[in-house]
Amino acid sequence: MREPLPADMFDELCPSSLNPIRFGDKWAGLVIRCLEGGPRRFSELRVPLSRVTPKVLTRSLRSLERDGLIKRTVYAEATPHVEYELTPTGRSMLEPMAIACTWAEQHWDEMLDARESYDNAASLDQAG
Amino acid sequence: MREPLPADMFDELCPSSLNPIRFGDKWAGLVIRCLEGGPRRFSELRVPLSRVTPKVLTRSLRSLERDGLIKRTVYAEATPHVEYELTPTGRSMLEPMAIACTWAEQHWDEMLDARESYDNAASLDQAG
DNA sequence: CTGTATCCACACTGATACTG
DNA sequence: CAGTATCAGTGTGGATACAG
Repeated sequence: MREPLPADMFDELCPSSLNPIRFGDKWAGLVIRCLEGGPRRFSELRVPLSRVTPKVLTRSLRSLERDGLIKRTVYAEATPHVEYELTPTGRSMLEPMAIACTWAEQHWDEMLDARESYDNAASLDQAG
Repeated sequence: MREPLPADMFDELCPSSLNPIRFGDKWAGLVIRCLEGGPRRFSELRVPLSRVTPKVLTRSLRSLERDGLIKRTVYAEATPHVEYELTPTGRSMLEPMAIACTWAEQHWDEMLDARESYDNAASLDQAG
């Protein structure tokens, strides 16, 4: 046990952008979950993502589109609108993400407690 | 199908820092995987994480310690050293992370392809 | 050995206002 | 309706040097 860690352990596997537990930008996870139930229009996404400004939401959507995780379709009709939907690749991400969500929900409380303890200890260090 | 998305869908579940697929900072995932095999010293971690400056690695380690995912132990001996190891909470994260890693490995190529297509299309738009 | 200090660059986010 | 433009704040990461 405790063999040395190879220096190139993650060189190929993990370019800096491929930390798999740190996928996408701040809102990517929520965007994907919002599209879980089927195609959504931009204005529909803005409801659950009301804290996200349109500029930021647009960028997040474009980034996911760029990576082939969602498909953007423009309907140039009398009342023009745009629909976003998960691609098969994007849909394949739902399961690992749900697992990560479950983990986060189960451990969120203890992480908050740990933070509080850590911060309190730091305060005491400063004081004393 | 296609019911409206509730506006408060993620208010409680996902404060901005609790996007579960975007855990920790840039290097958190790799740090955790480096600790999978047991306790490691700071200098040992620096080998596989050679691209990370000590300042950034320290910050990442402190952040994980703050959240109770790793434990930091100082040995104040003749040759002082520090060991980091996963807590039970930290270890519980290995499985969801491994699943996310598997997904990323399986879909990394197609995501790169999608990016290339997307960028090429954008270039053509500019040109023509 | 295990970090800190300093300076810098830039990406990300956000608020507000505006447009085809 | 579906975005863009602009400006600004902040954090996050990186290079380099230094310290207990």
